Amino acid sequence: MTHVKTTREGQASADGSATADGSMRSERRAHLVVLAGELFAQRGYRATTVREIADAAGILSGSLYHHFDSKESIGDEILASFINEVLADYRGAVASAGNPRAVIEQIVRSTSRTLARHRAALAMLQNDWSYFAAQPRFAYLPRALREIERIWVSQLEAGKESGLFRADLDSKLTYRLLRDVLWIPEQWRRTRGYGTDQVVDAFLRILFDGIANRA
Amino acid sequence: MTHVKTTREGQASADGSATADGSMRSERRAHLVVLAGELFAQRGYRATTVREIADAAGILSGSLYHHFDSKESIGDEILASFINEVLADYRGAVASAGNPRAVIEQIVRSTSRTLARHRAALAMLQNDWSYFAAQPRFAYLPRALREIERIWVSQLEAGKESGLFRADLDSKLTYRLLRDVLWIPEQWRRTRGYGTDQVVDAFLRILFDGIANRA
Amino acid sequence: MTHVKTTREGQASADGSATADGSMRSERRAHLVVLAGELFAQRGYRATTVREIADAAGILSGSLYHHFDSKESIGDEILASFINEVLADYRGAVASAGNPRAVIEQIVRSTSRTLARHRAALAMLQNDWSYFAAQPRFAYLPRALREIERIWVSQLEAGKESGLFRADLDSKLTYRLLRDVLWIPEQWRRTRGYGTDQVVDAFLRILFDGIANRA
Amino acid sequence: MTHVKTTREGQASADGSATADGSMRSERRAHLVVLAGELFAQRGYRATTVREIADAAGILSGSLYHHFDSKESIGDEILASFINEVLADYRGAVASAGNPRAVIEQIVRSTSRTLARHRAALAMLQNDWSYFAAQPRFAYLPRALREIERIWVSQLEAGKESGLFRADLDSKLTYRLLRDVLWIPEQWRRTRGYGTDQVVDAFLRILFDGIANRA
DNA sequence: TATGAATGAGGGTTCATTCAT
DNA sequence: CATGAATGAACCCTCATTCAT
Repeated sequence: MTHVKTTREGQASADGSATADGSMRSERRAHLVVLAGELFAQRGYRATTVREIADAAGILSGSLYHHFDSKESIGDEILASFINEVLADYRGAVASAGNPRAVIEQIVRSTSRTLARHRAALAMLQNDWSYFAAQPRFAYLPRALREIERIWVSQLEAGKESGLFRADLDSKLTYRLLRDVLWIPEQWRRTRGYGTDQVVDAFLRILFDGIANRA
Repeated sequence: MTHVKTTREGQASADGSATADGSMRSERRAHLVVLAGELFAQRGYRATTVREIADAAGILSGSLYHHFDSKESIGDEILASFINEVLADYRGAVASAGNPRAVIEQIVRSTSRTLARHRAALAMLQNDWSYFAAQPRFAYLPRALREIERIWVSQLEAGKESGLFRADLDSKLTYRLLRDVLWIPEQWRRTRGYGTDQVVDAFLRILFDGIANRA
Repeated sequence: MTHVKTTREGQASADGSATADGSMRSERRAHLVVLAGELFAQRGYRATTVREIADAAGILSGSLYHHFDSKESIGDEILASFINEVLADYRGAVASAGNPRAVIEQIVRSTSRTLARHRAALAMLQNDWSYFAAQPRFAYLPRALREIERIWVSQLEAGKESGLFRADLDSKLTYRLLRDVLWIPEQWRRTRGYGTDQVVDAFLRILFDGIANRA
Repeated sequence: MTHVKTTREGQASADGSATADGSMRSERRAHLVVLAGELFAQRGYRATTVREIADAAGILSGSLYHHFDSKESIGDEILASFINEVLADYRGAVASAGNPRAVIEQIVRSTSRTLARHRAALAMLQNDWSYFAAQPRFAYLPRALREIERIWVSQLEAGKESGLFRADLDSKLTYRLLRDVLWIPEQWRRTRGYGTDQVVDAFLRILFDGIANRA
């Protein structure tokens, strides 16, 4: 057993910098993570078997366990590093001052670059969100999503107060509508507290008129 | 084998009216479909076992096979009736004349009601799209998606030509951006042919200014 | 899945009467438990594979899971019913009044009969005690052992106070020395050529009077 | 392969003096045996993985194979040296003349000291006796046990003939009842709060005189 | 219609061991 | 002497499905 394994239990690796310090991690291992990520993205995390990953690497399935504690560990490694970068994007945008419109623009621009670098993670979350969200080990994912929502809502609110955005904007709903476009589309059904008509009207309003205030 | 089973092979049941002739189908069977749908929506289609469905119905898993050929049949029944209604919504909106803006508005309004009646199907598609999309039996799903895209794009194009929508709108991209909000979020990566910057710019433009032409 | 499975989680089945009410349990299942018990006794619990159990039953290993949640469940069923009977023996002996010598004699006689009926459980505990003792699911085993120790020690103490037993006896230490003879040690069944009663009598004789000839 | 490996095949090392010629054996190797023994004692031989041993030594599991042929070799080394000392104790006691009572007393006293020096071996035999007993490589263990039984039985018989022990004693049965107390049973070390001498004295007292008060 | 028992393929994982470097 | 990577067999378990009763 190599000493580079991710921890099997304990606080999710998302709390630390999962790969930032990973300079020493073997290239073999890194290669395996990339391979696995590609398969996860193509077929989904659950639908991908460790045997398929091993096959892609040209080894036997058991040999994967020389590098990783479990299939979950591989997923965790991919997801945690992704979510940490995204969170950094958001925090960076907020910290860099600027008015809400500038902050939102920076968020969108920086995360879009991060997303491009983490295609596998994004695909995994889209395909198997409900699975990850339910698992204790991946509790940091819903947690991160909540922080992201907080940031969006506070920026939208600030924009409304400063007159940059339309005063009739429903910040929370607007975020919900937008998130999925950028992101992991949580179910409509979870958009509790809004009637269907409300959702539709808000969508059409944004779709046709946008959120910017018309001077 | 009972005579009410769905066909296991052959053209997907989506091509006919899945439930239109279902007057003879036992209520028991219909109840089982609803039960299964709820579980599929909660846990995802693949993650739900036939045992869980049987448990929820208070019978043994083997007994389900008196009503259905397979787990796939149940999924098919749920998905096909949903997609057929949605397709009907789209076709109806197009047929009802009106300008592109009116058509789009009607599409959004009518499908939103259909979606509300088919929560389970929607959740299934969100969670397990990649699975269904890859299976021959569910080939009608990507097919339906393609028709829906054609309708959106043609309406957006018509709107541009008539001056209702902004002339600089990228119809295909606009559809892709919108679809996920309404719908099944296909992966960004599949939006090939667009550079990241293009996507981001388009998103921001729509987000801030909307798609409506400023008079 | 049949509804007779033992619970996978929760308080150990030892707390209830594991088999006392088991009149409804299928004979097939009961037969499988016996088969498994024999293998566990011969080779040890850990050393016995579910495949071996299934082979012995003439079915495939997966089929065992129609009857049991897990290998642990089978072990639990065997062990819990055993330990409950032993505990009942001890409590019965204590409740039946009598002086400490009579109580100890009754304990030895009644448990020796119980042990004879639960050869498999005894062998399992002998071979894999350290394993069971460490597992949460089998926490009731150390718990039972502690109760048994309390009973022995209190009877030995009472015997000393009443002058029945030697005043210089260290009760706790004496129990420790005896326990293994009655109990965790090698199988009685291997002491071929002796009837149970003979063994019990010999044991009681040595316990009370020692091996030295009284001059 | 280093030249210090134990032989993998052939007559068990128990037949020779396992460590008598070990002067040249590296201290590293000896240290590894001790480490392994501790783990074997704690978790059982089978339950301990070579990885755990290597981890405890601060090396990788593969590196262990520079010192030992196999996991079995380590076990053999520990067990053989133990059993040889015990056998020496028994033979010494018999050779030192004395009446049967003296011989038995000496056996108990000397083996109890040997046992104290070989905690790991004792624990291993307790936990995994059935495993070792079944393996050809460890055939010397049952063989040793048979010699030990012969000695006990002959001493008990001699004691009966000479009038030292009760004439109604069943020697073979008595040995079986006693063996586990001295031997395969739970660890003496768990009998905390008692010194070895105390335990030995108590045992001899009960063995010879029983627990009943002599009126 | 339902039960109860079984199938069979495949799932993730473990572990003693090997070997080139 | 040690590493790091891999083997290969076995392990416990899951699950859609079948079928005699």
